[in-house]
Amino acid sequence: MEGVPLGVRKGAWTEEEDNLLKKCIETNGEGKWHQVPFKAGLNRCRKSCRLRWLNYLRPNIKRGSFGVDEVDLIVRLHKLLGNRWSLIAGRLPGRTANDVKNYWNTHLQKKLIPQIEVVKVKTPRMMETKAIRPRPRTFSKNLIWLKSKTTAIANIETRNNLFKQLSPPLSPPRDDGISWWENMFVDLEINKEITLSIDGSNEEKWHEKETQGILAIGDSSVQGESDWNDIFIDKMDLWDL
DNA sequence: AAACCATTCAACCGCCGAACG
DNA sequence: ACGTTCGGCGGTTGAATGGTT
Repeated sequence: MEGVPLGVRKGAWTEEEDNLLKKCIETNGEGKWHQVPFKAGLNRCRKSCRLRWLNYLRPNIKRGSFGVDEVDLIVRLHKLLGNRWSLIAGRLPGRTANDVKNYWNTHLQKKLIPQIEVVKVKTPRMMETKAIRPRPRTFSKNLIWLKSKTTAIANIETRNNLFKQLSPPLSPPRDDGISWWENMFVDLEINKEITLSIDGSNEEKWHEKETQGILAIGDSSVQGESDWNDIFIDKMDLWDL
């Protein structure tokens, strides 16, 4: 267990504490959280300081209720990623992981879980939703496509050829911000088909590969103000090597 | 007006992986 | 190789607030 120094203040932050923390980070920048309480003259633990800054004091934090498009995005991303709140929040400018998590727990979970239950009763196994659970944060050095460039390129070429055979040309992306995601889900299904037809691997294997491939990239940009555009551009670049 | 209940959300806790000595 | 420290994450808690009886 990580030791929290005795006598450290807990609970709600006062305006004075907020000002001290803000000043400290404005002068010293983010990071080095273990030094922040000392530098700011705060009787708080590093985690408390970090959390207060990230969830409340940081500039450009959007407060207030979530918009329809934001909610839509949360639902879609949650379907894809599961409870990866920091990743989901990275797609919502000005929203924090804590905000998204709270919103999900208070507003969406109640609404969506009953629907999911109904769907489960009605539909067979093939319709089940599987959230991709990435092994987060870093690339694995053992990833095949990092180990062997030639193998990866060969696989991609095979995929591209099969892709042409299997699928009609995709309709051009619309700019409404939603269909973009719909297309992505479609792509995942197509990729799944292709992968299965290439090596005959089972569903679990596919999820494992897809998860490591896509989401290791996603997680690599989580720190700070992550930009998900980069993630998916990276992903596309990968397949277009 | 008061008591009770439900909801919201800021903050804490424990765990994990990376970095470093 | 191992132990320690740090940053970061998701799950959970509980105080504050709002609504209902």
